[in-house]
Amino acid sequence: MTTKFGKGCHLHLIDGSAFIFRAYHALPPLTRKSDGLPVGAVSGFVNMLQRYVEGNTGPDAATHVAVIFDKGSHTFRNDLYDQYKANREAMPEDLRPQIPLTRTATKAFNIACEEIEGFEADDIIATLSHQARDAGGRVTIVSSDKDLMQLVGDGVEMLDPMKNKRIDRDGVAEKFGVGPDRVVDVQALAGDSVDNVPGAPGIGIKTAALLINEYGDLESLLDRAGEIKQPKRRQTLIDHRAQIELSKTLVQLDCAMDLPFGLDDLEIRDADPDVLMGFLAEMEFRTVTKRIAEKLGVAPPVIEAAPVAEVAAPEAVPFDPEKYECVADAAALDVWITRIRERGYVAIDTETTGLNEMIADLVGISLCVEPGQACYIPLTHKAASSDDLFGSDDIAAGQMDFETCLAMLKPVLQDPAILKIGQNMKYDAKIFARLDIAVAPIDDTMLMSYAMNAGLHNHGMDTLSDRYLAHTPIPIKPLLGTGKSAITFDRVPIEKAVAYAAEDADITLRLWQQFKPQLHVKRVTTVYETLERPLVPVLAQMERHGIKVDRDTLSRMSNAFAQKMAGLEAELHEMAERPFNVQSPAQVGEIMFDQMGFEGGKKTKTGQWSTPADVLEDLATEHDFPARVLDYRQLQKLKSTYTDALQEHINAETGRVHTSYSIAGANTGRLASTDPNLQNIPIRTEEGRRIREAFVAEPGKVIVALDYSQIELRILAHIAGIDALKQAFLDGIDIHAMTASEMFDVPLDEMTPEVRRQAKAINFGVIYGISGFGLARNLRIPRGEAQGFIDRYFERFPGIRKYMDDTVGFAKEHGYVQTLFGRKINTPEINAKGPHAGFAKRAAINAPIQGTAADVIRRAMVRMPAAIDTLPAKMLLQVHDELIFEVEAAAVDDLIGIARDVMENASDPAVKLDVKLAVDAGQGANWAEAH
DNA sequence: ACGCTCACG
DNA sequence: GACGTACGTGAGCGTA
Repeated sequence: MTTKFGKGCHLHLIDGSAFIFRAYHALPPLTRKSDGLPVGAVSGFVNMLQRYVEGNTGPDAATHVAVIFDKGSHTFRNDLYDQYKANREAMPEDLRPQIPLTRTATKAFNIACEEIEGFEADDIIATLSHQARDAGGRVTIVSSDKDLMQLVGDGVEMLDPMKNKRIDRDGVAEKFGVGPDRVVDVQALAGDSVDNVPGAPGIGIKTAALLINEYGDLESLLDRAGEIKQPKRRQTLIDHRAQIELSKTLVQLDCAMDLPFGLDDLEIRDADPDVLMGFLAEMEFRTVTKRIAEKLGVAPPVIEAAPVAEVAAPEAVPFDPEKYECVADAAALDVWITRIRERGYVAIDTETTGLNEMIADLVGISLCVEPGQACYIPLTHKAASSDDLFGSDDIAAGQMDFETCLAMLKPVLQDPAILKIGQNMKYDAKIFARLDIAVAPIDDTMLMSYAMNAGLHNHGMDTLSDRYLAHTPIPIKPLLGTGKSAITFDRVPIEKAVAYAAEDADITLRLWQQFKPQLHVKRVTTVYETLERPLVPVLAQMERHGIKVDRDTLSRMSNAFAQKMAGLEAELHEMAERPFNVQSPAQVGEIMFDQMGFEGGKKTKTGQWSTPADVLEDLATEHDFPARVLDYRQLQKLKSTYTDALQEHINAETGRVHTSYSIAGANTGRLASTDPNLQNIPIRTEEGRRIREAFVAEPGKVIVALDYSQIELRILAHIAGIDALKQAFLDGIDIHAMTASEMFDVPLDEMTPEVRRQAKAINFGVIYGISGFGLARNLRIPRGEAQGFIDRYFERFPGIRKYMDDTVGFAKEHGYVQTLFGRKINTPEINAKGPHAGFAKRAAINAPIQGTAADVIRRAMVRMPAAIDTLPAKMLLQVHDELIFEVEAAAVDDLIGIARDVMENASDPAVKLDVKLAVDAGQGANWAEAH
């Protein structure tokens, strides 16, 4: 039956991984009806195989064929160079389970399916094509991967399955400028950003081909590099010789592997209809099964209209607090752990003594594996006491031992094969981290909702349960009380706690079941998996670390402010000729506009006089009173919000301040910082800026701050495609001065600060969705003049107007806008009538810019811990476009180098920005010096 | 609880 | 033609 492979034979080698990824990205995220298994990529893969089989006729038909796959992520190339393919984004989670199914599919078609641990598919393909060529046969490599082009020639060709185009020697020469035998030389020089092959900096394929053609081959070129005329190019090749040689070994395919099979094993075989139909039926593919059955001339198998799983639809199981179990001993917990291990996932929630996860203690844990079936494990509830209003300090009966419980749960919480599902998992993960338990892997329903529904509503459990489960959760208020008489959760009677706490886990699981498949439908899986979820452990770590704040510095400042304020207050009372509360805008307005008779006062919608800073500033040019009020207000702000309140936030144990970041707070993707907010520490005035002196490094360490320079304007230049802006960033020109020069026809070297200031205001205005009124108010110029500026700006940069119009149009059509990384920000008000409309439009214009910048720094933050792993450095804070680190003095330069690199390249490889990102760095003993 | 004001990017 | 208007946040205070 088998014929010896040789002359007249034609071997087809199919690049299986390329098929899989193309199938995955080409198809919507289908799931198998009966159990929700993701099968979109498998379906696409099967279709491609079938189309291949159907098309395998005529003069180029194969006699032998194999589909070759990659196996394992670590290959001999990683041993040579640990950064090899390090840029690769992680495999999407819904693709992973489909990988083995593509092997099964290949075998079901009765096509040889080959993979070898530690080797890339490319190496196997190289080895097989050499063997086939040496035996005198023809080879067609079905792939469009340029890394395989080195194999072309002597009867070996490639076939791009998308374009159905054959690539021979000429095709390779067209692509690389050299013949197939010199392709690796060109690749070694040009490098490859996709595979992270370094190559020679500044040399691309064009230059590389030029050099190789001139010197013959890479070795001669490197030996004779000194002869190159261009000084920069010459130096690059001399300096990077080792790196270039390494690159060559990385791109050179191994064509002499020992293979545990031979060419003869790859002879084409007909599929066994039973096996193939069986597989297709199991996958529940209806259309393709029917088509293949027709081709094979067999009856298609009956695919049952799926019985909708044992997992009931969310609304099918009513919420019933009676059903929740109280777990009070190891035996009962063991039953739950077994159920969790069977499932592979668990919804979890912790109850604690407070909301501050740096201080709060664990009180109990709830678990849920199936809607309606949840338990609560009380651990440290206090016993009730009849004679004492506040209860006793004795531990209540009917609880399992704290340590025993944690010892049992720890392996589950840390098991990489068990998914832990939570609502706002950062909170629970921090509680567990303090107990030395690293919870992973996780899913977070709050973040899922945020990825899908940002802009529509908030993402708290109450909101989500109401909206998506039509169920109002048991409120916590009646359990804890309010105000002074409020109690902590450990004082809640256990039976009440069970009903409340277990329900939270139940709700979380039901939300997860609903949200998980929706992520695909809404096309935000990647956003969730790369921008939301991975931030949880990163932020948890930063928050737990905190930043050292020097109490004495704050305290001294506070006293100084208090003295000055007392003086100002006396002065103001004298001017008003009566005592009044300077902190009351209503009273200040009364004195100025009623008593003193100042002109130009406006009232707020509540009817009281409005006294914001800009109004007072205008009045201050004529009068002392508003000037003193402004002085007083500034001091009051600094004292109450910063020097006083910050001291309250210094953790007694750590001596540091631990903010909490909300990941799903801001609609645009920005983080928000609370308790305390460390994203609004003063800097704009000298007096306020000194508060940053209180944020200090430990002895021997240094505070380092790195911030993106003009990131939003750079992103605007990219998104709106403004060449003049791009060029200015490329040339490193002062961007506001450039704008001013363009608009007002002033040469750069004659620029005055005043003109530049106006242009700067316009640049920012554009980002915010400019209006003549807003700009006029900001610049304190007549509205007509402001409108003139704007008109002129749009004349000079017509792309900006187009971006604004297009963005609003997109929002009106789709109800959302998007960042470059796919984050969606819903814009439900965009079609509203009336004054709302203006707000919604400007928000829609701003969101993609602000949001893209937020995505960029999120990506940098996700990569940062691994990047600075080897340094004695910690990332402490994020302030929208800035990251703050604490690092041992000796490692400052290393940290700046690495962190800057991560930040500047954060958009790679997902988005290629036309404008480079630039990062400024500062360092010092405290935050004021570092900035 | 809400409005006003003001700190930041 | 009039309406209001820069985008995104959080915190502290006064006032109801």
